[in-house]
Amino acid sequence: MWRHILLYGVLAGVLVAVLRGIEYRWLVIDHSLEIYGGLVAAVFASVGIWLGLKLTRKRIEIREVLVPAPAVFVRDEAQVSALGLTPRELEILEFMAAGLSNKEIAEQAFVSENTVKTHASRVLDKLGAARRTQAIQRAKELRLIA
Amino acid sequence: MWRHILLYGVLAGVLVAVLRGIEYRWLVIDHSLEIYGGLVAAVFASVGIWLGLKLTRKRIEIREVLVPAPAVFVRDEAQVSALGLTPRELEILEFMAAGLSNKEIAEQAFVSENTVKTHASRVLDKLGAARRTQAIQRAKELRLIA
DNA sequence: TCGAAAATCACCCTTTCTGGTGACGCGCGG
DNA sequence: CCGCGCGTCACCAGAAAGGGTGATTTTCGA
Repeated sequence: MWRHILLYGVLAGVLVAVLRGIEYRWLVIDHSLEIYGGLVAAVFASVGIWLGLKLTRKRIEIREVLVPAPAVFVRDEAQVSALGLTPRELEILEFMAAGLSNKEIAEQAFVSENTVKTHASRVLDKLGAARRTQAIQRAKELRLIA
Repeated sequence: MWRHILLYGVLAGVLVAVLRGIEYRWLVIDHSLEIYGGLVAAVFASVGIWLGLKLTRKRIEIREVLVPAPAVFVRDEAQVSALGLTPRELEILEFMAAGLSNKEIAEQAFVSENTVKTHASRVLDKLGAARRTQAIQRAKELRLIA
């Protein structure tokens, strides 16, 4: 805003100078008053229009419309670190949410079923869940999994 | 647009008339040229600004932003009838998805745990799931539950 | 390179879940 | 009135899941 005011001031000064020049020419060369007034009017009208445009250029109205978007899933890393969940545990959590049994997860993750159990137990513990269904529900609430 | 041009023309005419009046006054009362020019400048600058604002007033940019809307859940009744799921079974399915154990569901639904087991078994059977986690995953895919 | 965190695996015991079978009552339409 | 779908309940055996403890290896940053 101040930049605009300053700019306007400078412009006013310049135009006064121009005015003087025009006045001088008017005095020397015998031009009519109408031409002088017309010139001034034209110049200031242009400046005014330009200023008006300048002032309103940034006033675009951003209307945010709620559209059912696919909503790309973004994991809440803050929650992940807050709960102290390791990458492997998150992986096992996703497998659990996919409806796989410990044995199936073991096959998919290339580890033993006992290892999966260990990870699963830690996940349940960290999520404060007593059952894997509850863990899944919580994980989705906390945006840990899709 | 044509209205603006017309308006501008009319205004120009009016202002020329005003100009004439000012000129007359200038001739009668001995005012300086600077005041005359300043007045004209001020008037036309104002008009210009007003015009600029007028021209850009309608130029609001409507930017539709895709925002993840809450997306109200609507159960796929077609799927429900296709799978032959009864209201009670859907109810138990929702409890399962909430992470409750059979015992807890029994308390919530005011029935015995055995009854919950029966319902749960039928739900698993109808959804072609081997585990309740899988049933929940399928149910969400098929839009049976939120 | 040293140590902590992470990942891996095993064993035992309890709880929960699943599958199968059978049974009873209730309401509704043929 | 009888059958059928639905909801209810029970029992049992086996599978899966969960809790606890302990241990080894890997990884990675100070």
